[in-house]
Amino acid sequence: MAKAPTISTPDTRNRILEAAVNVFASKGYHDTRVDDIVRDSNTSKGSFYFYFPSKQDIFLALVDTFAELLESRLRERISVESSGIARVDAALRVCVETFGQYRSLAKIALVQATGLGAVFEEKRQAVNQRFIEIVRENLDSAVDDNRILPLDTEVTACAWVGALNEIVLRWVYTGEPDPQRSLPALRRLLLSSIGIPEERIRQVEEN
Amino acid sequence: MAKAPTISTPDTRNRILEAAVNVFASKGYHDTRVDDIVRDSNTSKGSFYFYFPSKQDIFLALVDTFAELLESRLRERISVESSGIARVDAALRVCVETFGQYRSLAKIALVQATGLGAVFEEKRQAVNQRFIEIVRENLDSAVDDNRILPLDTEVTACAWVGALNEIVLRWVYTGEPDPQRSLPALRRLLLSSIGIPEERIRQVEEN
DNA sequence: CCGGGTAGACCGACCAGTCGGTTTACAACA
DNA sequence: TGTTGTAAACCGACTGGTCGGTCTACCCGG
Repeated sequence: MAKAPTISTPDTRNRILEAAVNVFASKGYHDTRVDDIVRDSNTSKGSFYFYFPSKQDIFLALVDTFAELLESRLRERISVESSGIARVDAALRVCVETFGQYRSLAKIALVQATGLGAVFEEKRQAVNQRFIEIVRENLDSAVDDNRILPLDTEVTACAWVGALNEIVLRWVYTGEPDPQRSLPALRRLLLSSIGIPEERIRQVEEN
Repeated sequence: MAKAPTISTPDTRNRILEAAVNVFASKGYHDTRVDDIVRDSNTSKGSFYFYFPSKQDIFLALVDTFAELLESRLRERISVESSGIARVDAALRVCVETFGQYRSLAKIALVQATGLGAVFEEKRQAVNQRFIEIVRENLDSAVDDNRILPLDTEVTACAWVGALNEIVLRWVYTGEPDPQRSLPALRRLLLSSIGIPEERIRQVEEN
């Protein structure tokens, strides 16, 4: 978690959060006992329930934290780029950077938040949708400005997010291949997929 | 489940399997009680444990069943196509067809099998890897034969599977957009992404 | 001495899996 | 055809361990 935005809370709260991230990431939601988090954080069940209403609540909060962080970083960095191609590049870099920085949180948000039943599914679906939306907005505006040929932006956005997801997922599990390493290939793939011509891609590749 | 391939097994066993598919698909693994399956199948706990060693076991068996079915159909249909482009098209069609035919099983394999902790993760990862492998084999051979320009086939295969995954996932949840409908867009996207020129794609689109 | 914070013993709902028993299917024999 | 033996199939009440969450007691700074 590095630096939670909440300030001036007693240290205990942060210790609990940090422990929760680690345990959830390594064992998954259901195999994590509240007592595990308590033990790892050197606190007590009393403290846990003083700061957080429930196990489910702290879990969802972590997912939210990560999604918000990633989304705000994305929007921020995308907005300063003028060309669509540069935006794709910037977005990929933000993702790689953020996932790398918060690998455990990423695992929670991408993996552990799946397949947990109704309440969680809804959240997960919503989060994913937000990112698909970001991609779609940008694709739509590119189409509108005739910067790319018309295409099904909904399907494309979905596919892009899915592709990135899978790459990050494999890395989260196996540690290989490093997203940093796959970034060029992925960038080329995504740009090609919407018909960006070879020579423009080369331009980007030479930064 | 439509028609399970197993013949001559007592009816009870199939009723349990069918109920398990439905309940797991709608409630997820952890929120499914063995008693739910028993009730839906009009059998008894005794019968359940007569046919299946455990709840976990029947779940993993379902995932396996689906993965094997899809894989065999894929290999079969791919092998009869000679051109790489036709293979991509055939593979996508098989996926759409199979996912459509076994929507509940698909949901179990793609969604419910995620985020359930170590045992399940391993399985899920392995299954996914098998499909990435299929894609990669085909991409590799295309590169070897100079049918496409050299590229990072590992990343590409991952991205393709991820993209398809996401599209199917959305459909499984929301029912929209129908994969049948997204198929053309996805086909175009995937082919473009590895540099297949516009006119060749058009050819495929006219069947 | 008040109240925010911490501690950890305890409670009780929940549910996978068990177990002793019943029913059914059918073969073997008279 | 009736009887009996037996094994597979089936049934569902019950149990035992497991946690999420609660509760009471305590500690300590202001």
